[in-house]
Amino acid sequence: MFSKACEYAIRASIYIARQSMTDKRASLIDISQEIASPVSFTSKILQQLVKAGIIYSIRGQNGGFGIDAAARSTKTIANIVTAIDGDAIFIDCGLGLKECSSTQPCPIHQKFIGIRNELKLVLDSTSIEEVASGLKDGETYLKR
Amino acid sequence: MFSKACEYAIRASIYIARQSMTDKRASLIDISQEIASPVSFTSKILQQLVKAGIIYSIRGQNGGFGIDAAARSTKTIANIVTAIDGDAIFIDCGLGLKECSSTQPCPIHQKFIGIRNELKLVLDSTSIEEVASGLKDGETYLKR
DNA sequence: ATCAATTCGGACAATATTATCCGATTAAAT
DNA sequence: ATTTAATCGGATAATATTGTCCGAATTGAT
Ligand code: SF4
Ligand code: SF4
Repeated sequence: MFSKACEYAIRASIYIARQSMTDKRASLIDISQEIASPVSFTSKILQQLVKAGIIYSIRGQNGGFGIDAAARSTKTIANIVTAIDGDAIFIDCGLGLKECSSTQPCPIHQKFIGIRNELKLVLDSTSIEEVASGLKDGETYLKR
Repeated sequence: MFSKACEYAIRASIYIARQSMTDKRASLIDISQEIASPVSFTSKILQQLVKAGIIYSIRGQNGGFGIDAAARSTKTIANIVTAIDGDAIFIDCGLGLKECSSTQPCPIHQKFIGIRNELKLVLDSTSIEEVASGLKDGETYLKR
């Protein structure tokens, strides 16, 4: 459904949020350890998230990554997905047919659009904080 | 959502079905022309569909591909997806988190499982024939 | 029997995605 | 100032996906 990069981005964001909630900063090493992802690749992805304004980074000693309280509650899983994978999954026809023409749609168009919209709705309405605080003692859930 | 190969497979199956419904056989050249896909790549995909028992092929002059009436009505879009992409999309957690544990699920588990199940339901309950016959004069819908 | 039209199968090539490496930069601690 | 711990950014490599090529096999038509 999502790219590997996007999955790492989601997992990393959740871990970083959990750390930030207790004012701890997350280092790249910690993050890739906790979410079971390749270190250098994760680095690139975190940079993208920083550029997208979803997380922040601080360089130098005692640096690391964090998500401030505002971003935790306003940024959603959908924001992460869009930042990494773009919005194709929210827009493209799943069947790979020609772009949706609502004037003469294919037979399963209504069902399909329904699923796509529901997916968007769920990801749009799920803040990073919501997922992070719901995962009580479950860091292991962030691994594969 | 699906791989390119899978999208071609779906489009090709629909076109072949439409041809078979009027007892015409579809050649590789015709198919890739009609669904706007690379010829040789499409060839590989059609071979997979043949092996999966979704379409049949006949070699030699006046050969080509077809889908018999039984397969048209019993084989579903889900069958095509599974044949080409496997069933990861029906099974894996979309967030890329650890495999779903219903004992201690993540906060959005219920919503997510709902979407996944609905997707499976739709694709499972949509026969190739249903889509093919719904696309009346819309071959162009099979292109990109 | 030969030819032409077709699928099949294997090897190969191009591209995209995933992943690694390393020097540059930044900032705190000593 | 120097050292140390960290992110940043660019080049490179490995792998997966997508796409091409071509000869072999099959079948119908001449
Ligand atoms: S009409 Fe059918 S093929 Fe087109 S976007 Fe909608 S579901 Fe996809
Ligand atoms: S519990 Fe959450 S993370 Fe796990 S499979 Fe369900 S939706 Fe995905």
